[in-house]
Amino acid sequence: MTIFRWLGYTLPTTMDKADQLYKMRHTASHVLAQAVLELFPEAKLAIGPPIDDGFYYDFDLPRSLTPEDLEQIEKRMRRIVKEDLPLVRSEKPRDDARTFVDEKAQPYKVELIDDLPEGETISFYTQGSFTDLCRGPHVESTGKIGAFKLDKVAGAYWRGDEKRQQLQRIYGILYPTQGEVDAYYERLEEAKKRDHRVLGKQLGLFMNSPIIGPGLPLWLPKGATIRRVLERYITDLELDSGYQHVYTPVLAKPELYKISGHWEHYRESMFPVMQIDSEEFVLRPMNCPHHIQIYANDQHSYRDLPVRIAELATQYRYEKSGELSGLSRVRAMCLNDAHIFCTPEQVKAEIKKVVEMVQAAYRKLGITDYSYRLSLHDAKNTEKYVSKPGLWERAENQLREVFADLELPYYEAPGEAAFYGPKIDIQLRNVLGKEETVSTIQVDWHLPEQFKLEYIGEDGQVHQPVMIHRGVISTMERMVSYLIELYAGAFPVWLAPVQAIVLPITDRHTDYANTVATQLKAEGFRVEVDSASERVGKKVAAAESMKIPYMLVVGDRDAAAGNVSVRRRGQQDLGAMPTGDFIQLIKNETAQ
RNA sequence: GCCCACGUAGCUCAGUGGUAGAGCACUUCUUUGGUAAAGAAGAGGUCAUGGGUCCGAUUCCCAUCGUGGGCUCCA
Repeated sequence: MTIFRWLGYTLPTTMDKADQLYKMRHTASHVLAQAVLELFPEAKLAIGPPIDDGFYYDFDLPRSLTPEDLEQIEKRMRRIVKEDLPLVRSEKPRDDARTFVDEKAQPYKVELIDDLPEGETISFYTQGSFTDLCRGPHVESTGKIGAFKLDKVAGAYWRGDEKRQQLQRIYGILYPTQGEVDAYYERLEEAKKRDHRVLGKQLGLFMNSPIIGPGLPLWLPKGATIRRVLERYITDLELDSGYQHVYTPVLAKPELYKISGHWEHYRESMFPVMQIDSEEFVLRPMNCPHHIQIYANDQHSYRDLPVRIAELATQYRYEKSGELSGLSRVRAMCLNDAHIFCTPEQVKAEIKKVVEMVQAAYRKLGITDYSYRLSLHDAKNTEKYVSKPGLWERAENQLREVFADLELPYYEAPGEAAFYGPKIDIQLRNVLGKEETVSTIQVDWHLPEQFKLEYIGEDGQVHQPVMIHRGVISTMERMVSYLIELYAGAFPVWLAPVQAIVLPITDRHTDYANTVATQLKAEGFRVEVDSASERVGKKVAAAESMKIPYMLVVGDRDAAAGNVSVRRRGQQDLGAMPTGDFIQLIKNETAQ
């Protein structure tokens, strides 16, 4: 998996400890800690690992750091680098180690030592007057850490636990040479240009309004067009694959979620109860209970299974304000959702079909860079997960078998399951390198039991079906945000909000331009005419910046011959052709 | 939600303790020009909102709202 794949760069996400870059970054974090300690002698040190692109160190400090502090710290670091202090490793018995850090008034280090397993070697690294608890390895001296720049300060919880002390984390960027550090910032600038929030504004795809609320995006006509095209595509694919599409309301009584378990395990992600007369309602955070009601509306024979109920379903989740981001993390989202009700014997085959549907959809969408994650439960976390030990193992093993059968590479992620069952998550990285779950397939033995779902088996007895929850192209919000970045706004013709724009050369060609547009619209294409009294050069520039796939320049020559002069986005003039030929060309392109 | 930063015209951004500027976009006029931006004029801002300090605040302070980067969480 790479971060800046679209820009032609490859960066390691996991560095080898023996790696020189790992050592440089690790040593740099020690240099940072030394510098901070010199400027703030009362600083308490937490941890400071190397990461992609650089390093960080967490500190507990008496006051908030300012950007000016960062400059001072960086200056101090450069002095330490100049001094070229050798790093010396030493080992101490546990008691000595504990006393040592305790005397230095470093409570976080004491906690770290106390948590080290029995028998573990406890090592320290010393440079000049600074010594830090550390496993290593490091470069030989502080002069050998390469080129770096302190990047930013951020809050971070001690041990990643939001209930514990919040620390100040200083991030640094580090590469062997200054040129590579500069290149990092250039990549960041480039990535920003294809950030879906930037392009969403520039291309008029979506907006937010402060008086509507954060995390509640509005789809503008062009963005709505992309969404509609996707929705039609996936709906047709599902109808062809034996799914039945339904519509269900976004509200429900809390009772529904008390039965499902959302009330107990998912409530902090739900908007609070609204009360009217003597009744209570909540906005749904998921659609499964609604679809379950539809399944339960009829009696089912094993002959009917699997029943596949699908919906482009809007759901509402209360995400913490700081978690919201553009279109990729929102509070109102429309999920390409479906629930498959099947017999235990059918589960594996159904999951395979879903995986294949995901693969087909990704091929169509041009998504090639993704990985499979098997998201498992954490038996210790009873707050997050329903407690049904046998069912978890059964479902998790079924998913492992599917991976084995399909020979798909995957990795396991404990603690990432849904509260009711394990998931196959399909992970993508956005343009800034942030990993996101997009498609997901979940096996669920829990909800059928909670809602006492049944079917009549071949034996005439009542049996309980298994549920598969799945989102193939994810939420419209997240998928579109991803596609904007994947294509840098230059969508393939079938997805482009405007597929062609007709550019009359002078005002007297506007009528002919409208005729051409009408012909294309009659064939079902999305076409606009730029009838401004401007030069073609300017109209071409405008169309290019809106990333419209085809520009059709029309003047006297074209009008006389019934032609259009075709220009393809990002290319030069492709020459004139009869309008009918162009229609055939664009038809061929969108038919794939 | 927490930590830090930011919020100036429709957009991108300058700027200042003495009530504001550029480019693009917009409107009008001239131009009718064959593939990435013709010329001129004009209009457009309670400097996010609400308090406070000050003779005077867009500028300094506080709060609120929003945005961005982290943390936590997640489709």
